[in-house]
Amino acid sequence: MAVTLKDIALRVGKSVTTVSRALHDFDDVSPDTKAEVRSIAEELGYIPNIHAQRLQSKHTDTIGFIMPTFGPRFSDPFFSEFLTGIGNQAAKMGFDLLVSTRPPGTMELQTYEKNVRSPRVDGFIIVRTRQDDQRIKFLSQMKFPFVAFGRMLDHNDYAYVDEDGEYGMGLITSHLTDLGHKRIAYLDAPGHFMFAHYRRQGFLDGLKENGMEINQDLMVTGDMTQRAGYQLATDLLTQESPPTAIVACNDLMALGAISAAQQLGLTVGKDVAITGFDNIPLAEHCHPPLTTVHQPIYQIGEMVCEMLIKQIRAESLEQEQIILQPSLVVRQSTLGPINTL
Amino acid sequence: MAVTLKDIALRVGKSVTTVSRALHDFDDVSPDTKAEVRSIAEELGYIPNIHAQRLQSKHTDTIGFIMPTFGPRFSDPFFSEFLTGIGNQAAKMGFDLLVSTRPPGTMELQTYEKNVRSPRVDGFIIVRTRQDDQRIKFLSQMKFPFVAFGRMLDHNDYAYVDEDGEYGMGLITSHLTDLGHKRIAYLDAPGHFMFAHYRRQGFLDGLKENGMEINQDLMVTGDMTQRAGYQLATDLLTQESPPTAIVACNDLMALGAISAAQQLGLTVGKDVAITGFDNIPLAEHCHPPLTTVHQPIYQIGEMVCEMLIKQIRAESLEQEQIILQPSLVVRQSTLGPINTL
DNA sequence: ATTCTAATCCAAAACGTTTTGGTTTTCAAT
DNA sequence: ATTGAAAACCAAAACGTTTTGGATTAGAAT
Repeated sequence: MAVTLKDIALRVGKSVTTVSRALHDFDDVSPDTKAEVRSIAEELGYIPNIHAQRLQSKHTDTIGFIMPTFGPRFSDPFFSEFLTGIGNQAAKMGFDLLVSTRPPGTMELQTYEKNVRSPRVDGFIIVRTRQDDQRIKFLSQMKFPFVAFGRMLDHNDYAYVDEDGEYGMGLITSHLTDLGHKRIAYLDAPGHFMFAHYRRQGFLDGLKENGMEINQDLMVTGDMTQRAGYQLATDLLTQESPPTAIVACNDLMALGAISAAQQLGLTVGKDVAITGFDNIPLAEHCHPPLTTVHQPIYQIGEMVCEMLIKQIRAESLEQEQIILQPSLVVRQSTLGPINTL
Repeated sequence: MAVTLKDIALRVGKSVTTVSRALHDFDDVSPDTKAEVRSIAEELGYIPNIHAQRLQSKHTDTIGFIMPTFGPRFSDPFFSEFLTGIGNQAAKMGFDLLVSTRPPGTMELQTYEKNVRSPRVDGFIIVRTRQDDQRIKFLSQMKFPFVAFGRMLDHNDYAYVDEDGEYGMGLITSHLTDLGHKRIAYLDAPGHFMFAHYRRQGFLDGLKENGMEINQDLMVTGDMTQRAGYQLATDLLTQESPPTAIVACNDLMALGAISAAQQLGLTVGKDVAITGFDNIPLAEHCHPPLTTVHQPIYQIGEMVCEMLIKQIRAESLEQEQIILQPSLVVRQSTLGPINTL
């Protein structure tokens, strides 16, 4: 069926060794032979058998990405953009990308283990770090290469890229207090997500710095979906003394909150200010456009992938740990009346 | 390093052959030996070397999915949901999923070729079929297994799942004409996408059936993003005699159109009706909620994946070609005034 | 003529598995 | 005692590549 080194060797009248070395441009093969081998390889349409190569060479030139998915109806713009970043960078550097989808938990960890031991991939990209992150613990302990998007509190001797969520949420808080908001609600994500931890911290610190009290009744938690944002915001806005601003810890929940406010007849930006975090593409073209904090998700995907591949190739990384300063994007969801066109 | 069959064989005092056959439950190994081999394999933490297996067995137990991405800032809820469907089903059936990201074009086709010839995967899932689809032509010609989400016009002797876009768009058109709309605009996707073809056809036929003229000025084309929907709808709604309804061929453009209408001070559902197609999760929780056509994207991902794996395993498919009837989801973007709470 | 060096080349081993084509052993039937 | 069949086992080949550790040849230097 497929063309092998042997076929080429037969045609050229040289050994398999020589053919292999010719194709790899070793210098103990004469220029003439190299040329001939290459032309015949081309002619026969030779493509190396990747499993033979991998069996021999002990590495897979593949990186693994296990997407933590929740429920079947899983849809998060974050992931398609991040995946595109990883995928393009991997291709650029000659690596394959093996993707699995697993809800966080035991099965997820087993998948890591199987892929490490097989060995199916050379390294992993980990996303949305968690408190007491089993994935990171496992891979660290196995000394298996990985790069994470996200820090951890206790255990930080690994390569990562992260955004400074504390700082970003500080920008949001200052922006809102500058506008005079006193009652600010917060749509939190489940506590075990590190990103939620930092963002929440930034919010709380921001309030304190601006001399405001923290009102526990206005701190609520959802599962990061638009649906959750809608639900939580509805509850908040229908209580007797509703907040004048709602800070969501991600854009999706913020979009849900916008719908909820509008459903209640409120004008977002005037009657209530709403902010997000991430700056997903949807944030710009919703109505009103969403004030949020920009995270370069695609670039982070590229960076993380590049760092991982360099680590696999045992090249030194200039920077093992990168924290990006996000920037505030002010749009109409926190400005004056918008129906003035 | 890693535990091999040889290690187990040494421990058990049997040959590598016997160990291999014991682990595969062949019946020419005694029950006692099987038990012993298994317990020692367990004890040593044996995991087969996947490359040796694949080199030997000639199949990869991996399916390929090459995501057609546009630009870096690529974000489409369709893909995260579809990918989750494929990923979960593949895992359930013991297959790996190799994902690449490529903008449609030459590089994309080369990626297919390389993966076929390496051979890196056992089959492909193809998504968003196109007129004169090079991917399908190539794989058909190579007799390489694949299943597509989408039909083609000319060449239809392959396995696919598709939604009946014509029918779905017919539902939309009837719904709008029932509501009395006379000037209906259409936000089309680029003509080479088959799904765009069927949906457009459904729209045009629907108009005709309801005795309406087709106004070419109201047919405009965008790149399926929210941004495009926003732009196109703004243009449409600011012309001297604007449409009373805008039909978008996908939800993302519809969401953009909603923003555009609202930016212009219009109340969507009252001043202008807007519809989408896909029923992405965002459609339910935007404001106003979007009238659209439901496509079970996650399930289609699962189905397509299962069909592909069955095809690879040379099991017979009950149905090689499946066309799903979508259903209309009427929400407030095509109803009366909504700010009435 | 001999030795040395550099330029080419290659047989065989190795990677870890599965499969092929057996062999050996045991025991019942003749 | 001999035959046959069934049960249990295994050496070697095969998959296609890379690497190891040389071998061969030609030409230059002695």
